[in-house]
Amino acid sequence: MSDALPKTGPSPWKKPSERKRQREIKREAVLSTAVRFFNLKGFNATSLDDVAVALNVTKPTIYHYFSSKDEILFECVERGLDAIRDAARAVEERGGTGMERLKALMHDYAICMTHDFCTCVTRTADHELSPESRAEFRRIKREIDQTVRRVVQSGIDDGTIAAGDMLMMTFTLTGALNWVARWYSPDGPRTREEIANGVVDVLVNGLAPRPNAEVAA
Amino acid sequence: MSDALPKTGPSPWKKPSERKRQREIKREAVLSTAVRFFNLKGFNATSLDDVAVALNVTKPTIYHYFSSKDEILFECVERGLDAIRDAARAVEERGGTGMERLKALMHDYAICMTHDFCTCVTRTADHELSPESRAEFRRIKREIDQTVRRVVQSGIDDGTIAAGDMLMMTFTLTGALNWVARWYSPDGPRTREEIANGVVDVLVNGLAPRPNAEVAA
DNA sequence: ACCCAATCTTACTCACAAGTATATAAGTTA
DNA sequence: TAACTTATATACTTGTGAGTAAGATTGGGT
Repeated sequence: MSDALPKTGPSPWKKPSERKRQREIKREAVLSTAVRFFNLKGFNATSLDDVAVALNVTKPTIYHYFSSKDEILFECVERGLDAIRDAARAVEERGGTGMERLKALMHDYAICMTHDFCTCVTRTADHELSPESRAEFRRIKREIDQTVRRVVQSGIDDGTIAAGDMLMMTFTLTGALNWVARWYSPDGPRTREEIANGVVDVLVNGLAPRPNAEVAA
Repeated sequence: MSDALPKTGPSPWKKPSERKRQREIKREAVLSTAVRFFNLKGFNATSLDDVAVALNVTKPTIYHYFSSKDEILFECVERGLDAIRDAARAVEERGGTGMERLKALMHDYAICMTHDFCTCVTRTADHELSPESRAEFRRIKREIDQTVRRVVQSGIDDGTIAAGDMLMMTFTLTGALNWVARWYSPDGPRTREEIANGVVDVLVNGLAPRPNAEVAA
């Protein structure tokens, strides 16, 4: 503010912090390109040459940002799992009945599944990861699973969710949600929002007709 | 019956038909071994040497029974899809309300998903197949999908299934069922039958409590 | 006695993809 | 200006796995 020169335009010389940011941007570009290939062709069938060419660089450049192909895959699934975990955690904070919170959780989970990193999670089997990555992978998945269970339990406790076999409920529910990643297409006739609401509706109300009650909104 | 000699034991010389059968048995052994590797390690990560060693033979022996690795994969998913399609077709034949038939369909579908060839179907993305195989793969999947829709529609028509968005209903339903392949384990605490009934129950009744009606059995 | 077909082996080829060694250009710091 | 760092390229090594060529064995058919 005090004696700064008037700006005449951006300097071609970047600050160190800016250089660091450039590096981060490029790193992210590798991940978002790689994950699209992984989802399209599978991890094993994707070569880093594919990714490099798509980014207009050569393979050694990628190794300048990542130490191995495994590291790239792991960072992809990590981003996907983090998104789901964050959504699940956020729901636990908020108020409302158990059913309200479960609906919010399922909705946000479904939205996540329409994005590349989460799609990658559903397509990645743990044997594809290194032992250390695999442990972390399972840890986060377990954390998500437990959050879902706590929310379902809170709904059973306050009477807004039907009591039943916890394992069958959560696996059926997460199965239907995970599968969204398999059939959602941005070119399809439905928006993410419509899909999320649609899946939640089926899972909440089931396929049987409800004779009278229209059930809590 | 007329002047057959009394049997003294099986002859070491096999009839031509028996030799053909031996070949079929060996062919099936390759498939069932291969599919277990595919499910365990993924198609690309499985080498035919792995499969050969597990069968106590060498790789060229496998090529004596199959012309390529792709052919092996295709026959695996074909067996899986055929099982589901047959289950779906059988349900269309039988009587009962739409809901009764849909429940039977979901039940049998879930049972299928606990077997290796169907597990392979859910783990196989169509880009892994050759163009011709892929066309067949999609054709059978479409046929199954249409059978499911017809059954759901018949239930909506006779009032035993709640009207709703057909696409959301069928995708949510098949998603939950397909995911069974991902978490079922023969070593787990639940039998196939328990799992099939459990998933059907959640999908039919949903997670919301049903104030009064206990719904058609 | 000889041949033929099926089955299976040993020993290979070939292509591809992960990862590396090394060079170079540009900017940064002393 | 010399030395260092960052970002990139070219050209390589290496391992692996699909698929093949050629031969051995076996047993049934003529």
